[in-house]
Amino acid sequence: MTKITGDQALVKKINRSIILETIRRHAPVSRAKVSELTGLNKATVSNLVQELATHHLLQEIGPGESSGGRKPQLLLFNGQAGYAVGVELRVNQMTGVLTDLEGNIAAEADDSLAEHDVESVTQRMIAMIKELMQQAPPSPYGIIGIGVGVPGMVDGNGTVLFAPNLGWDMVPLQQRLEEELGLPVTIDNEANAGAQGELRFGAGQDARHLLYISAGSGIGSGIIINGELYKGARGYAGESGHMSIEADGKACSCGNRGCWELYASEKSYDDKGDRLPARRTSALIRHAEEGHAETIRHFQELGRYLGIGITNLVNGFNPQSVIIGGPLSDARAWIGDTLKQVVAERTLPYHKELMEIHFAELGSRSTMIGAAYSAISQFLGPVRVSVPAT
Amino acid sequence: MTKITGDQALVKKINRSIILETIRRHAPVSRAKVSELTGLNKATVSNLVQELATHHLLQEIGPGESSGGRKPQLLLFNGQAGYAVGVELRVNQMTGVLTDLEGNIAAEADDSLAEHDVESVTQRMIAMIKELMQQAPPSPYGIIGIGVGVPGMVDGNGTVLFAPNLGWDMVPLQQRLEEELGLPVTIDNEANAGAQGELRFGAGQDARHLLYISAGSGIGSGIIINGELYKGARGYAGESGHMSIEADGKACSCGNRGCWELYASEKSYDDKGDRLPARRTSALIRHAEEGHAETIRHFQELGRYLGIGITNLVNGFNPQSVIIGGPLSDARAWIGDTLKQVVAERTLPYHKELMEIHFAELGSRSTMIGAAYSAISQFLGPVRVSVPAT
DNA sequence: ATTACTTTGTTTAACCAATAGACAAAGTCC
DNA sequence: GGACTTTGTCTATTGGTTAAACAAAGTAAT
Repeated sequence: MTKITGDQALVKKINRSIILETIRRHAPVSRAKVSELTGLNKATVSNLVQELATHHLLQEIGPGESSGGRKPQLLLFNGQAGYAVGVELRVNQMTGVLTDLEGNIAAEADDSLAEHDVESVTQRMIAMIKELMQQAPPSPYGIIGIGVGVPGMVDGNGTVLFAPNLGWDMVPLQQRLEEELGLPVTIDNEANAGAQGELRFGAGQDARHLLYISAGSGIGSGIIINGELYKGARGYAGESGHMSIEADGKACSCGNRGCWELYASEKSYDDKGDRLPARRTSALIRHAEEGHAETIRHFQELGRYLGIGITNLVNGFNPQSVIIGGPLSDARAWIGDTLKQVVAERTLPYHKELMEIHFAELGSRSTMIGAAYSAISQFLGPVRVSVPAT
Repeated sequence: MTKITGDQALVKKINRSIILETIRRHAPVSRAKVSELTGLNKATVSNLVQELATHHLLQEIGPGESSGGRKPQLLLFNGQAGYAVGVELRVNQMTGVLTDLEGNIAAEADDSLAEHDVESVTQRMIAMIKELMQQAPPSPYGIIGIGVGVPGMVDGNGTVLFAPNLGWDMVPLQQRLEEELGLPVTIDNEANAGAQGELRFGAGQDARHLLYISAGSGIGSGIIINGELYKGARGYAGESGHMSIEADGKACSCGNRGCWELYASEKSYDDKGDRLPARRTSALIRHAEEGHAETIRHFQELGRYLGIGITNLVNGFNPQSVIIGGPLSDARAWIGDTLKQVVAERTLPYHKELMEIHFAELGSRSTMIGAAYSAISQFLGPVRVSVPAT
């Protein structure tokens, strides 16, 4: 825990952050308007804007319409002041993006993975990152950092503690990548990264409290509280896939019984033996589109179980909105209705009114973009101040 | 949302809060030590200490032991600068305490409730509060506020939205009490208040992320994140009792099925028909003490279900510690072992290492004291600043 | 065109909290 | 008694925000 006290540097940091954020959200906007929106003095805004502009984080794009007086000089956040790389590591595949500071994708790359040994995966990841870095347009800051989303639990030092699907155990990925690349690296759980992606650039931009459910080969969740990712005491909050929804149900490899993800993720395909015509979600979606009854029935059942688990989380968390991402969100047409109906039926009355359920807006890119945002966030250095009641 | 910007007043507020908190935690302590602990300059500490002392919030209690130089002047938080009233409203009973600013109990009161109509309960509550207020010793600030914990959902304005066991619906309790008493009033869910009580004055004083489970006629939970109560988007987070642990289990009055509290609260007694010798926890504990086999077996089963639900919450939240309170915590001798064993078996491997399960230290007073703390907290005006990574 | 009024953004002087460092006070230890 | 430590205060400085004056650049009506 950093020892943090109040001094003028902190004040400046806070105000700079407020101004940058205000301009990002209301762009294009004048200094006068920023002053009005934030409550900061005009002089303060002018000073900090100038400072931010000399650091290339803001741009003046010329005069706007007059409202009966001098024309305003409009300001824009300079999203192209630097670029970040975001990588998502999956079981069979690795995908990456190069984004600007506003999450716009400038380049993409992917690579299939046959083997999962730490060394070869790390090598290929480094190669992919370098490839993406080379595609960055010239900019004042260049590559400002790298974010990686992995399917497993990650501690505060960016060490992958446990990634069952990769067979990884205690892999100091952040340290390794930082040594090789000489840039700041952040490692996050895949669902946590996805939550950040949707929060900042996707379906959750207005939410302070958000729940992101990543449904795929398992289920993970990313919890956003007060606009910030909640990681828990040791960094591994969000393992909601191992919430038991059948107290004495099927045994799970985790040691628990009746885990949610046994019923509401791709793991549910295993129980159906040969009754399902395929084992991969993409293939099953095609069968569903062709009207295969058993497949459609299975998706509905899966949607029902998803709804049961989401209900549990909603009753506990009272989030503003729930966003469903991950590979299974591609089957939204087949699971969405049942899911929403189950949540509506089972959730406590008061939640119904003001809670929204969405599917991921960034689609399969939520995690990559969210991972990139972790790097951006570190670079821009957000500051949050809360004064609970006055 | 308050428009908050950085200025010198904020800086001062932050530092004053830091100093007060430091002295509260390390008392008795010298100015020099506070400076060292907080990183603030000695002069800053001296100035703010003087200001706080003239406001009667600090006291100098004379010199301490020298460590090879001038003797330190030891400082104490003046817990008797004011008093707060905390009330817990239960189904059959209403209890209240008068506490000083450190949560020490100065007076207690209770009243049994036969009827639950809003008017008579409110009247009796006001009478009890006034009675407690009169017992407050003379102090610089007198009664600084009143906190109430209720068995139901509460919104941000202190309106009781829904309290099934009281038959209450949309009762603007805070408004009513403030009008009658002319003092700041905070209304909280019973579990939320309990969580705050244990966090500040009980078993959770070192935790930043804490989960409080209140098990009684139902199950509620209070979630502490980053040292602050998390209330959710609309103020009713923590309804974990209605987490389904049997997807197609018993129907619950809430509309859901297989709700945790049907299996792990006093509601579980109803299923046992005549096999249990009593219907009240206090009576059952006596029977268990006398060796009644069926009762003991039931408590074990209840403990097992408690463990199953706690496992779910722990996997999702990754709290530092879990505290179990409410009437059922009196049966800790009969449910504790099973509970802890179930959690150890079913929780994800990494949680086991660093998570603690405790029973409430304040016993049946957690909620009252926590409610009082809500008032104290408002009075002292805590400020939290976070700078996520530098 | 001229004048009055608006709006935007900058400049100036004042303010104020934290700070470093000097210093005074009060102690220890040899 | 002298050298050294520790505690707490005092003083001058720093560096941020701010209010208010001001300059710049526009509109609108006469």
